[in-house]
Amino acid sequence: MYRTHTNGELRASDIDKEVTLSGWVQHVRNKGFLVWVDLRDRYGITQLIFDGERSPKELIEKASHLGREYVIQVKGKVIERQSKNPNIPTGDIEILVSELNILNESKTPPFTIEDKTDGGEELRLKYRYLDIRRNPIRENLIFRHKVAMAVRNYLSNEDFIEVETPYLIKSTPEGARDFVVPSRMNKGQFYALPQSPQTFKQLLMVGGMDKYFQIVRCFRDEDLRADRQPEFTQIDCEMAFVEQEDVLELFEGLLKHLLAELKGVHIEGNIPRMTYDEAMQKYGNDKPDIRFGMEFGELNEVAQHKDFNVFNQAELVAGIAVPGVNSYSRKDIDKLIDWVRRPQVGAKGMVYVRCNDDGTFRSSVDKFYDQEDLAKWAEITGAKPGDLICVLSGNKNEVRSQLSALRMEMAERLGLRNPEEFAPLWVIDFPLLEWDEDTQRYYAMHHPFTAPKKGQLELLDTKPGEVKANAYDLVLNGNEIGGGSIRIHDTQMQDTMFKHLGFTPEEAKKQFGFLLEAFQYGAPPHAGIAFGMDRLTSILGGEETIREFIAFPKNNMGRDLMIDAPATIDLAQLQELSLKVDIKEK
RNA sequence: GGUCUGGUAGUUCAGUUGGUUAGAAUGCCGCCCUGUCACGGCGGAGGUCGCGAGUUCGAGUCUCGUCCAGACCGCCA
Repeated sequence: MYRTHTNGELRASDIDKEVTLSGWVQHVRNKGFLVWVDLRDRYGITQLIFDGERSPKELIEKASHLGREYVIQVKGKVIERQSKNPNIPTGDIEILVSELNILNESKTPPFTIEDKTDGGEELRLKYRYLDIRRNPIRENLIFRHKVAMAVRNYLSNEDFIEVETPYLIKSTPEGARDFVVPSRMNKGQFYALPQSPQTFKQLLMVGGMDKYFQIVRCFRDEDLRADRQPEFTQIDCEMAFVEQEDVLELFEGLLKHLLAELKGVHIEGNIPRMTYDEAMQKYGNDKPDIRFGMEFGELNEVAQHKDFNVFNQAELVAGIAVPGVNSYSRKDIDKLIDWVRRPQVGAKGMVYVRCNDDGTFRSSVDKFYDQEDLAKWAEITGAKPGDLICVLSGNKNEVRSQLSALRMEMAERLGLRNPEEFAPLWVIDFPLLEWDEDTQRYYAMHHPFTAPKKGQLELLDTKPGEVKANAYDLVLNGNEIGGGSIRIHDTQMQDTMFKHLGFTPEEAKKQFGFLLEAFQYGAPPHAGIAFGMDRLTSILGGEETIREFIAFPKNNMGRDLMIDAPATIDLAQLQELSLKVDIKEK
């Protein structure tokens, strides 16, 4: 038997017990006559003691030469410590060791296995198995397990059935780039890895599975970010015989359940709802962070028709009142203007108004606007004395996205994005279609199976960009954590949609014939939603990067630094797959 | 595809207008230490300054290229 107890288990009540413990050597403290070894496992740390008076000399010698991360087994007696350590649960006791077995030696690890490691990101990914020995990563993985368990419990209690869907499926041109997998038996043909089990879950509804969910890996061959991995996990759900209201209620219940179970946070009442149009107007963003204010004020009416041409020519003039920063010096503001002018933000400039503590205003455009004008600006943006109003102007969509970036930046600087505060929000009534400049056509904003809102079908022919969909996103602290829609369950409607998306009937049949066919056999009305589990877990866990919650993540080039993937394959493998590699040199 | 930041000891970093033998902390090794728990003290080893070319009497430092890493924009139905 390797162990009778874990290293987080023993207490003062266990004193005098003979125990066997196993684990990793965290640290050796050699005081000459006394040698202490911190023995670590998943459960905690227990201090071992080798004592000149009570232990044989050879044992002390052996103990003093243990290296970090050696795997050892010890037998000994639980004794009371002479000086206790209140910082750890096992701090009242130590083990007087009588037998020490080295189960495995270890090279000195390239970084310290401590909460605050000295290891950089790259090293930690390369030696991820060592990183996982650290408390923060281990706790994150355990936290993720708890999220998954809470999801399964909640949905299972609501009669949802977890069904597995295939990973080797068919490529579709819509949406993200597919990862493809060559087929050996079907030469020249490829599977695609699913971006989501979308069509399968709809087919499960046709199959009468009523309430389906799956915690499922999905794949998208797009560039990575701190919160985006090429393979990621979704909590994928679909229900039949439901309306939008049913879905929103059930899944806001899920979020509330998770917040209560995992964070002890209880959300009173319903999660607020906001239309897409309102979100764009007030926050310039379809996933607004509503933990703080700084809502946009549209200033066209009060700022135009003066002599300031920049504003007069703008489609939109909008500002936000940044609380409490009228103390920004000219230099601070110049820096902020540089910040909004960076290509990543892209504003051409910024007008500011200092709201003085005495109620007067001082702006960068005093030449064109008097105190009365500026007072109107303050009223519209909700600025109070002490605030700084930042105003951007230009193309409507650009101003909104720039001002949104500024709003987030200022919230970050002012510490308004408290990770322990949770502000969920439903964003509803998304547009059905989205215009793409590059290809000069409309694309489905959500996906091509999303149903338009009732009575809007006629608009499809005249003003397709204005058609609203029965689509909804669940937003948490400025992050889209889930999204879904009412699906089209009617073949004719689906045909109409494909037509507007520029699919010929032949293309539609080739891509989605199986679904269209299935819809002819009694498809029930259905709807669904999917949550990004990595992101949801990281937000609940209070961290920014989802990598911290993934056991073996990829770096931002999509590489696994530990196993060094992707990699080339043998010529024989290529030939078997009827593939030729042809890399074009620049 | 683009913008920005970085690459110096095992690790995290400092390194001035280009100028002697490239430093610190930590880790590692050795010795000392009877209550440590971020132990302490003394000593030691440890460097292709990412790689390549160029400018120069002289390059960690300047220039160009390249590779790697990170953040962001595009992209992500």
